[in-house]
Amino acid sequence: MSRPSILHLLNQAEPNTIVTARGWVRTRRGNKAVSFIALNDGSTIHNLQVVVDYAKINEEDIKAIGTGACLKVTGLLVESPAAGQRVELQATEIEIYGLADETFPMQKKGHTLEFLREQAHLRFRTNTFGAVFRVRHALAFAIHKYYNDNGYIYLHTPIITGSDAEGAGAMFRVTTFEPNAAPVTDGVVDFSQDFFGRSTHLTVSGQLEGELGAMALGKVYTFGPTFRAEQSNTSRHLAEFWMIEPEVAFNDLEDNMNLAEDFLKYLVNYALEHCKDDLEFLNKQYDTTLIERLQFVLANDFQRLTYTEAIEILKATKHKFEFAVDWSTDLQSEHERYLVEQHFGRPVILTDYPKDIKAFYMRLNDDGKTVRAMDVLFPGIGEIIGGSQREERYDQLVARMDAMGVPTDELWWYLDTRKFGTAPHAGFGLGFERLVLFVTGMTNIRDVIPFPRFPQNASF
RNA sequence: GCUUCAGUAGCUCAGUUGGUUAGAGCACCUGACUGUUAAUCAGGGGGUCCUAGGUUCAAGCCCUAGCUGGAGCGCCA
Repeated sequence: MSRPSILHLLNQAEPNTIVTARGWVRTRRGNKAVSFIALNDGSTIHNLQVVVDYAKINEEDIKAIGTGACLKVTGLLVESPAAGQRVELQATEIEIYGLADETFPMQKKGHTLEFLREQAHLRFRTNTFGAVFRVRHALAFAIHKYYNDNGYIYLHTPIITGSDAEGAGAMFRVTTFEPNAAPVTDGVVDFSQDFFGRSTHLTVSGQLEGELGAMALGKVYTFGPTFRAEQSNTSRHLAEFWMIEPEVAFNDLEDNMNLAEDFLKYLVNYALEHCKDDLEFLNKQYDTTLIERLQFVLANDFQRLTYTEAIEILKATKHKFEFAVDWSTDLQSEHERYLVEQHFGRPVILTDYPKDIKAFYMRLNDDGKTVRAMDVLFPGIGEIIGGSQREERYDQLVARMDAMGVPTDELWWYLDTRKFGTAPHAGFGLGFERLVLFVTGMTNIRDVIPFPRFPQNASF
């Protein structure tokens, strides 16, 4: 049975027809003769105005309806005589699915995002979170559409991983042992008796497995949950987040940058085209420069430069930094922000970092000092993408692993791709929530994922 | 983990130099209004001033510790 959404009723349905709408009450107001109910079903940021004439419906029957109640309303859809909406629904029958009393936490006015975070189970019912999660959905869909339309294969890499040396941060252990009853051999927990017969963890990246796929399927991407057990307590980090990782055979760093820029612009454009109402709401409510900023990103090339060139710019500026600028150390947030927000005033792609501050799998440049790494830096977000051309040469890769203490025996399967038909290839990781942050203009990453996981918190 | 700011009604906040019975708006209840747009207007009920300890004749306000939350930093996506 087809059930018209409020989005459909507001924008497309023919006036002067009998329709039924279902949704949750945002407000009810009125006088002795008539009540106006703003009804929302999540299909759009806009509400359907239901008009209740007490000549047709007994006032006593709807007296208990307040913000938060869920209703089924049948009536005549008419052109609205008042400003504010194209059509409205003149109710002839109201069925109450569920009332909400005055303890319902989502009120008509003034909630802080911090309060709503503590009410994550109900915050979907606010305009803000409705908008944010519709945009999040649209972006997730657009990611699959982009790669599908460009001939990529969606590869499902494992969430539980046997390797604990992926080089991307602290990991959560996966075990079926009870904390105080793990079998111990020679004073050490014996994971050979555990579920998988070995030590296992939640993945911190699908990249290494993605490379295996790319070395046969050509163009692949992953899009899935990722876990980091870092004590990161910031508005840009989560312990559980979603990451998109394309990996492409025969791509070099230049191709990788082109892909990253084209991909990000496609996603921003998709949101502007498909989430207009929600973005306009966020633009009005939180950040009046949001839409302008999104359009600016579409209209301008990302600034590309090497790490070494960036260091020179930072050393030459009169701008005072808290931390010293020094070749061979990673840039501080304040340095990245200066480059993106002040010096260039646009997204920046930094490349060719010193090898010692980057991961083992990045391809060594001919200078022997830098690697083919790239970071895409966005205003207000910082690093939104991290990627590289991968080291495809077996001997160089093993040498880097040895130098950095990465166990070659454990990653034998990874090294096999370099032994058998190796090829140049490149890829990157895009933090999905950081993308959603940028597109929605939200400022805390905990507000763009339905149920955020972060240190000391796994509520809901 | 480090630095810093905050915690007062269900929610958003005010509360002066430490001084009588802690205030407002929204929400809720009652009433007014025949078309409202987070409606408006009048009235009413509603408080563990985060917790514990301390200073003082007197603490929402000052001090100490803890708890919770925000922002910034590091790690990164």
